[in-house]
Amino acid sequence: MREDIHTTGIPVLCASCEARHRGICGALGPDQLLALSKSTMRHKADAGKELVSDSRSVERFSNVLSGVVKLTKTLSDGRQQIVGLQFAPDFLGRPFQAESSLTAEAATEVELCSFPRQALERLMKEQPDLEHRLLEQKLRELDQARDWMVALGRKTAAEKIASFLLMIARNIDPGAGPERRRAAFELPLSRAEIADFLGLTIETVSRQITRLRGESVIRIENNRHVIVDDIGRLAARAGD
Amino acid sequence: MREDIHTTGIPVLCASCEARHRGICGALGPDQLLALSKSTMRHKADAGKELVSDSRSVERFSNVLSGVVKLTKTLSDGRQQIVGLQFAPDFLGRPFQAESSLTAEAATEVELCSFPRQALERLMKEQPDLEHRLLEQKLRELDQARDWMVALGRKTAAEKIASFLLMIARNIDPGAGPERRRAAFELPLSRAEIADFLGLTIETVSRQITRLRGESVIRIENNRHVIVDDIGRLAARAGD
DNA sequence: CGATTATTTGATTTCGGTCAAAGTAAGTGG
DNA sequence: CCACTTACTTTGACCGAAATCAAATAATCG
Repeated sequence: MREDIHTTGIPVLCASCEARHRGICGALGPDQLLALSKSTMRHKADAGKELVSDSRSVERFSNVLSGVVKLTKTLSDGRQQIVGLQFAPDFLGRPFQAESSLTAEAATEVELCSFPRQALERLMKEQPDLEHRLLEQKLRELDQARDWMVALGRKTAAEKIASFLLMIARNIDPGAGPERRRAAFELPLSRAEIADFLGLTIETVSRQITRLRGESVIRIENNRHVIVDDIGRLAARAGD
Repeated sequence: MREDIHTTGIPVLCASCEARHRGICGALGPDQLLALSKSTMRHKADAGKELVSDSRSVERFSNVLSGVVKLTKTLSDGRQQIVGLQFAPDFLGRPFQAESSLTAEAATEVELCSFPRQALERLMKEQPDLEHRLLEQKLRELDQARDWMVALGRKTAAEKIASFLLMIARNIDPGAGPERRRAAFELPLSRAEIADFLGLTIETVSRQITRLRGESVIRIENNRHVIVDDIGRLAARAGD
């Protein structure tokens, strides 16, 4: 009984896994999970670890179980742009041949559950719902990418920073309901990385954060810990 | 025999259709094409015609048969950003509920082949390869969106214009093989639209185009017709 | 605790934006 | 066919937001 998702017969590792609830593994039945889990590897990576190299073809895909992964593109002269951030339980990987290359790197300490590309492709054939979930994940990534295109092309530095903090708050703060007044979280990116995400320089990022702090829209402790007392006030500065 | 794509038993409209060769309809057999063609509408739209409204939920999807469609996002104060351009035989539509809204508009005169959302969703269930094609289309759009994020965030105005002309040349100029020396095409966008695509102003777009013309990297006739004598020279200015 | 790295702050420059005007093209109706 | 309107594009002068250059301060780590 594929449709019936219980914990009976499910691999121990999968039992409490986010990817089985909101991620792509939700498409799989106990027997399929069991089959997949045979070629599955769960592992941690430290912040900064390169997960998917630009050049090398990728032979393993992953689910992000915790932490944040950044997807980066680099121009020949070294200019960088972060083109996506992935949070649990996102799927990490580009099935079929990509027409543009990118690097995936752990932005924070990251927990991954990885499996061979072949295993996924085999399962997709026998369980079309898996491909469906993958499509939905990629559609979500596309929506996000387009939202950031607006920020990159048309928002001011101040608006970019506000939008960024808002996005992080919504993704990281556990159980971030649609409308909640307060939020507090650990920034997953350094100032340099935020700059690479927003198409700014480190200095501009720093100045704008200082400005938000000066207007007490946010409070910051230890450089990385951000507290937003009134999300609405932050959202009002995001520009959309 | 689904795999065997002949013209026998195929609806007349589909027989010579690009979407059946490189688009999503390639996943369908004669019987399925016939079924789909019953609820299919082929129609033209003039440049400027709004195809998919921001607010209204979309009840029809389309294949682009000719022309160029632009996907736009607008901030509350009117600032606009074009987040995608679609050429034949791209699929136009966002299956399943979108988490971000956008407007689709004919950039040039456009020919579409549209069908009800329901018809597509029904067919996807009986023919998983259709969903597979859709996934591949959306992955391509995602790759493109990310390429433009790099341009928007990290390229100079001059590089943005060069990248844009290059992208148009590759998509519009019929039979644009990977490496060809010359290219000539009609710009599908006005200066204002190019500005909205590249996150620039009309004036900057105009000045950069003038500059490229001054350095005879491109020639322009009648404001819209562009001739590139040496694509390599243009590519050298794109920055990647 | 010293060394290294990350962040903030300040002074100055610059690229692209804004404002303004002139040049061009494309209709439209007399 | 031509004046006239309207919309689009180019060009110029000037301005300003963010970049660059430079230094100080704070955090992190062995």
